[in-house]
Amino acid sequence: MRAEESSENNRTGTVSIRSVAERAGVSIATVSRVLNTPNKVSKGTAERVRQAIEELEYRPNLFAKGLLTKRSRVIGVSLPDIHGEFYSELMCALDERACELGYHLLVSSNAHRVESSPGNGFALDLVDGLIVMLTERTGVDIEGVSQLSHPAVVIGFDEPGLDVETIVVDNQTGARKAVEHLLSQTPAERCYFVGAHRGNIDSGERLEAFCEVLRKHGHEPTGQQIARKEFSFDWGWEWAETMLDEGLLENIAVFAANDEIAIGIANAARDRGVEIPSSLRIVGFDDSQLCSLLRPKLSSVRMPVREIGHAAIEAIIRRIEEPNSAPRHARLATTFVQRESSGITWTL
Amino acid sequence: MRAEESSENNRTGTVSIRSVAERAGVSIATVSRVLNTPNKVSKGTAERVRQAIEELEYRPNLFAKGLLTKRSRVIGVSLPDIHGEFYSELMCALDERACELGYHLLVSSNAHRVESSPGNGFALDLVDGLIVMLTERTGVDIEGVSQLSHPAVVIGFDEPGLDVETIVVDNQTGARKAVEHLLSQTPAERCYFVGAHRGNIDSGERLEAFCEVLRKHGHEPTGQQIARKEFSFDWGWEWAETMLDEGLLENIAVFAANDEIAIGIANAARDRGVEIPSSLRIVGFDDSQLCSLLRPKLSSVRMPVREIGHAAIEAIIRRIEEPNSAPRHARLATTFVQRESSGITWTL
DNA sequence: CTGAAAGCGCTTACAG
DNA sequence: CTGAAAGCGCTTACAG
Repeated sequence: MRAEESSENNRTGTVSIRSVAERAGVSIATVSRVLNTPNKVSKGTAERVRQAIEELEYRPNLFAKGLLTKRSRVIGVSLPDIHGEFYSELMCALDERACELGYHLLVSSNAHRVESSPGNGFALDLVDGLIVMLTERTGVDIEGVSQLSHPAVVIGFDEPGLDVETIVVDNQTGARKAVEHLLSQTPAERCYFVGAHRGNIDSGERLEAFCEVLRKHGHEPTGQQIARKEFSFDWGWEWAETMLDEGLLENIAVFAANDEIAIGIANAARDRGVEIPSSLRIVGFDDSQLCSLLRPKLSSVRMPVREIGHAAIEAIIRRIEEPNSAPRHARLATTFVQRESSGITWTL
Repeated sequence: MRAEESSENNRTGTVSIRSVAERAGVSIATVSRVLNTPNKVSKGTAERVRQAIEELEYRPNLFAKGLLTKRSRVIGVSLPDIHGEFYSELMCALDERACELGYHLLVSSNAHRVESSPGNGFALDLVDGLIVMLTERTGVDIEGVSQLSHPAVVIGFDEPGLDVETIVVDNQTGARKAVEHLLSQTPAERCYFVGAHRGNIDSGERLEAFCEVLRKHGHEPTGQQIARKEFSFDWGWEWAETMLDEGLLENIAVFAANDEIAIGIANAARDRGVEIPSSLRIVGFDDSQLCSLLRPKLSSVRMPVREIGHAAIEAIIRRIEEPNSAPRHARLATTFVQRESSGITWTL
């Protein structure tokens, strides 16, 4: 225990706040203040401390800090999937805004399912709040989220008395515009909806809009006009093949519940010589980058993906900082984007 | 201070290990053991503790735990970008394996650039290790990574004496196969390379392979045969438009440095009546899902994206658990996948 | 197998 | 403006 023995390396071998304090000749409280409330420290002292921090390359231990402040500046993001155009863009938007506001993202494709993986729920307690995207109306998930001990924001699901902040998209207005557009040139009985499975919220709302517009035009949609399976290229292809085999993929219009389904249908049609849009008119959903890559370019309904991502980050940070404020409920618009795949007049 | 006063809620209002200990009538050390080293606790005690944990819905505070163990089971992932087919698939693969092994992912599109955002570096100290993907040969980044205090794995860059675990792809073998294929039916002087900017590592290696094969066939590639800008649909389109304006986009073969560039070129060609593959033969790179969506289907070079992601997770966990083991250097193969866009014989 | 005690590295009233 | 001290919620030798 010699007096000049420096403790720059304590017994764990890391540079701690104590090392900095010793080198700067102050108490650890002062070092902490320089970092957290610099205006409470005199300029001279602060300068010496900063220099010591720099020389020692000191970085505060975030576990110790989090233990006291209960904050990590990390936001948990739970998505049903990470794949595909939509989620990829959503992740970008989330990351962008989070980064701007000094937060980091902890991502998981199914973190809210407690039973799924061994380490699950493990890191969840490290986050300041949770953004959860829901696509199924199982009802189970949403309850789990609202009973979470953390601040939370739900994307994709809303319900009247829900005590959770929510962000949803108005599928119906965009979808109605798209179907009206198809009906303007194709008789209602020749219009088809190809969507995801029954439980999917978005697909369901898009289907509702489809049926509603057909009814408004005096036609009750038949079961044959509605096909549901999944949001995939393969499903679009499969559906189109079946229709082709039955000789039905001509002089019709299709409203697909997303762009991938639409492209599957379009490719099957082209491979079998059905012309788009003269014989098959088609509209997708999401307005992903794929739309402009397809030939002819795909008409679609624009999802405000970036807006959703930005709004979600802003919402969760608000809830983290004001946990007792009343949860808000945002609804973002969708808009029909007409391109070539539905454009040309269909003639009887 | 009444004896029966329960401290299920301590002054912070949370259920702590102390609450559990009191309810189960044991010490906090025993509660900790039940959670971490259950075999050191008698069955009966353990059962009582578990019941108390369940009744109180106790969840250990991960900040306190991390302060002691220095582990969070969180892996940091730093990518140059999150967008696009490649990164989307990579993220999936990373998340999948991490989840299987009980880890979570902290994602950031530029976390290793210290100067970029305010909260940067903030959460980095919460992770057990870092996976960094590099695409530029600036040399700056790689040094930063190797001097990191955390275990790290680098994707996309390797160098002889590097003291960091690395995972790279063998661009050259797949690229050579692709170019050989083009040369088998198109004269070397009519072959073109369209890639990303000079600094990009992958684009550079693919270009090298292109030049090498042309030379092997007795032709020194001219500056005109090589165009470089960025990995984008728009750049492909722009290049093709210029070639079209000069009347050069006929009877040629193009090796594009990724699928998006290839599709941009293909679309421009089609819109201006150039037939693929009879007049323009084209090969992309990455073998993304887009290849099969395009008509004609796009030939490409397969990147082992899932393998990269899985290998990266396994590597970083190995480094976390055995920090002193020698860093390994993996190199994964690429393979040429022939499809329609390069298939038909070109005739003079 | 169990408990008392020390301590991880910080923040924050509380005095001065 | 500054420091001594208490304490955040855990884990882990150390005794017993």
